[in-house]
Amino acid sequence: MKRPTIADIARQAGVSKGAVSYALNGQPGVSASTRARIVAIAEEIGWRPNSAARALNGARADTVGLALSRPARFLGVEPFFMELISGIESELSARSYALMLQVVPDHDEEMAVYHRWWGEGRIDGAILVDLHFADPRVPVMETLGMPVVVLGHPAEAGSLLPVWSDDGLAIREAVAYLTALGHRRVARVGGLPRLAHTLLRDRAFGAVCAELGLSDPITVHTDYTGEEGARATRRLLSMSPRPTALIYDNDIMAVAGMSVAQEMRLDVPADLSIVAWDDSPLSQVVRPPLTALSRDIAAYGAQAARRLLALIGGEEVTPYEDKPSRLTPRASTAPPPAP
Amino acid sequence: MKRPTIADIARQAGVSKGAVSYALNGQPGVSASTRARIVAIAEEIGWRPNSAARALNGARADTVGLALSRPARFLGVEPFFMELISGIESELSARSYALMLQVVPDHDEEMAVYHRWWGEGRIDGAILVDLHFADPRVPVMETLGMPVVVLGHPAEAGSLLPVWSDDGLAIREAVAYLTALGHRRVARVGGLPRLAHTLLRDRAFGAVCAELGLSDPITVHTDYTGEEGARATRRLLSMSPRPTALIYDNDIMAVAGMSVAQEMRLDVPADLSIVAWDDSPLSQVVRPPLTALSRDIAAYGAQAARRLLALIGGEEVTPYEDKPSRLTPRASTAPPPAP
DNA sequence: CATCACGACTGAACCGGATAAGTACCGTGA
DNA sequence: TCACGGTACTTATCCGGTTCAGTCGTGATG
Repeated sequence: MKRPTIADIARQAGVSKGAVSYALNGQPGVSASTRARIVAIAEEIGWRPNSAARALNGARADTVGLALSRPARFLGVEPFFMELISGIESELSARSYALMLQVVPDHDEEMAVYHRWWGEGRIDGAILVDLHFADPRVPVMETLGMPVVVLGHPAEAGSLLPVWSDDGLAIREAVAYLTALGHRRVARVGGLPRLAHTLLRDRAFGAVCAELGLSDPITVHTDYTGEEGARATRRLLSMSPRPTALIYDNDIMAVAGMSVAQEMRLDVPADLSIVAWDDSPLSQVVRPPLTALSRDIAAYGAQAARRLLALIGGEEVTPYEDKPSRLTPRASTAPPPAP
Repeated sequence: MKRPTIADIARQAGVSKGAVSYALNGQPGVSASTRARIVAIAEEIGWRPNSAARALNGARADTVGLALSRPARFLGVEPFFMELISGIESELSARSYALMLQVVPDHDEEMAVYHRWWGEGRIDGAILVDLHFADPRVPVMETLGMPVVVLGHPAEAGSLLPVWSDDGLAIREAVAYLTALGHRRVARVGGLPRLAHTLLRDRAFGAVCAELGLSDPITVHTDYTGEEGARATRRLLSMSPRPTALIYDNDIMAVAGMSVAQEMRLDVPADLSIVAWDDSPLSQVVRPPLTALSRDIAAYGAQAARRLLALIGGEEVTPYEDKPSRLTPRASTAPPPAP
């Protein structure tokens, strides 16, 4: 019950292994009739090229790697990742590329996994996510010499190819909008503070609040889960004077936060305005629907995948700046209550 | 800048390729001192075994395949999949197995992908999801001779290893609970009708309604998205007399449905009770929190992965029946309005 | 008619490891 | 002192493809 090999085909067709290889790969060097005969035999006995043997000759693995340093259970919790992966997949599957996925506990393990996959010839490239400031993974990946796309700011990407969007503009838009509505006390529920984009958002938030003359802007950091979003909201709403508007770094926390507000007998949007970053179906489905900073995460992932494939193909590739999230006003924002 | 091979190590150490191979694999046949020297050199020049070369000698790929016949963008929409994948991942990553993921348009393509991966020696086994009745994929997988775990009812799994749970019991519990509250008109918003588990739920729903003497039970089928869930809800709530309770096949639709009810000026739970299947953080976060049929999807995925790994390891493996979803009553269910 | 070009194919090396079979060397016991 | 057994290797072969350098026969050309 062994798998058929080109040697089997060669024997049946009465030609050499080399001829079979040429025939099956569309290379010149075999007559049309012989080629047809070989192809027919291959078809009949159900032959498939052994990728290991191919890879041994330096072929592509037709696979892209994604190792995530997050607890495995967070995968299902964070809509961002799922959307990102589905966007990456949509691009990869169109080109018959597969995605190698592994969840690892930390950065060291992540590097070890990439090192192994690359060293073993299992992947042709990788996508680096959750970029930190002075991320130690960047120099490691650089020395590997593997094609890598980084989701994050170019300043932190080293010589790797960055794919990013300017979160500063988005947060500026959100704060300006809230200010125009009359809000003076705006607070932010941010994500993991060690991630570069969290800090970039923090800074931009601080800057725009200062510009617009808002009272000291507060940012609370969380791990993106609903639970921490709820806890952060409770803390912020217990302050005095309490903020009249909250901006959340993802929609899960925004929904959880709104729930807390309602539990505290605050009306959204009459007593409290809420803005969510990332606009999933969830944001539109809750009552009231959430004003959101929308972006097409799947398209973002698809762009990253497309650039990685180009990089793997040896093309010249330029950094890609996605358009910033745009504000989609819905019913969760309104002028603040009269003082 | 070539990758180092055992030949390089052999040259540096002044021994043969064979000796290096023995040394690095912990095989007897080399002295402790030579082994130490070889290992040190391997370490120093950053050698990694080329998996292609290893695979050529019949080694494991340490990878499990998952091809999904769904539009790629649905991945991010359906929390079930993300949770399932995160559960599978948690088990795989503990054993340093990777997951090969590819989204494909249809079953033919799915089979082609598995055929290729298996034929090419890229995966050691696979997990089959979204089982249909008389699923054509089952016989195909059987002839492949690859270790496969099927998420679905044993009756439909053929000789493949089933991992399943009894949805009938769960729906029975939900309907009994609603009946005890006083509901007589209960409708169901189900998933894709071609999936085996949808039909099993349909049947169980019909059976239990008949037993409890409820008026003709209606089931509407959808594609699991919030949009279709909303549309189905609109249709059901426009009927006369209108149902007093709705059971949804996932939480996304339940939330969307509740939103529709509120839009139609119906109070949940005073005018309409809502039960969701699958209990994500989402269910707890909306107002009112949803009564749900909870199950631990991640644990389910982990079980499937564990059995698959055992199967790959050549162990005797028995089918696994997960415990049924249990009803978690929350504020979205109450006695029906007085007639 | 000798030469040449070309198409069609063969044979063998090669990729990077695993492994069976063979060999050199050492110490040991009879 | 010599056969014996074991250790510590080496050599050669294999896995399943790809690819390069030839070989052979045919028809065209000068």
